[in-house]
Amino acid sequence: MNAREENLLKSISGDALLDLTQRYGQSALAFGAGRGAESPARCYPLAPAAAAAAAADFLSSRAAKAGESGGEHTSDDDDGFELDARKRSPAFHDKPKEQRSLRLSINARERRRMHDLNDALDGLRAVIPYAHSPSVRKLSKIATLLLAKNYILMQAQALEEMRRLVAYLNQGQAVTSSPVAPALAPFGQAAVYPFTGAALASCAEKCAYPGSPASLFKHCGDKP
DNA sequence: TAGGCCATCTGGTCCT
DNA sequence: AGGACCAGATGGCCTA
Repeated sequence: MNAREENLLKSISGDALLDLTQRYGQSALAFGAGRGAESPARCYPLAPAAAAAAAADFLSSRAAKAGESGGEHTSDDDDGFELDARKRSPAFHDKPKEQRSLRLSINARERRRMHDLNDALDGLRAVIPYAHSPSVRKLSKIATLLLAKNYILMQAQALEEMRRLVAYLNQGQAVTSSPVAPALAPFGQAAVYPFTGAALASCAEKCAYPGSPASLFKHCGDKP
């Protein structure tokens, strides 16, 4: 585990940290980071309705914001306000006024796009388990994404294990209600109830695909 | 002071 | 054509 991961772990709240470390050991955070942009949904189909609701939330808030600012135009590009003129290219002032105003408009649009992205990341930070307190530094963007990914994978596995448990209990009920049923093996025996702690890893193996951005791997010890 | 993180600018590409 | 998306460059701020 590198220093960055240690810092990240420090910022994670007790229960979540316990869960991460107990379930997946020291490489819990690295686990998700060590793979590329695989699609967990293929292995862990989560509630599509919830995902759709979240997306709808985002789109409606975005539409509302567009409405507030009068749609496309904001004060930034209306008057050519320069947020960071230090970063203007030297050629900027050589261009005709029409091109300059077009450039400013594009800049403003890009700025809004990035703000939307940051808003979405804030929303993500708000729902993943780590210490939300003024004394704790906000999760970085990459840490937010990696932690969120691991959190989703853990939730999916918990759901799967819950399903197995329910199936097991239902099976037990059916068997014990029969007068000629053989005695059930004790709960937890692999032959009867194969809890699959390694299932997550194997799923990630199946889901992973080559060509992952190298930037993701610098945050974990599980380099390709 | 170096390194990490971030916001912004910019030009290119893709899509509608 | 215009907008969305992307990646590289740049400069500022903060922390170890």
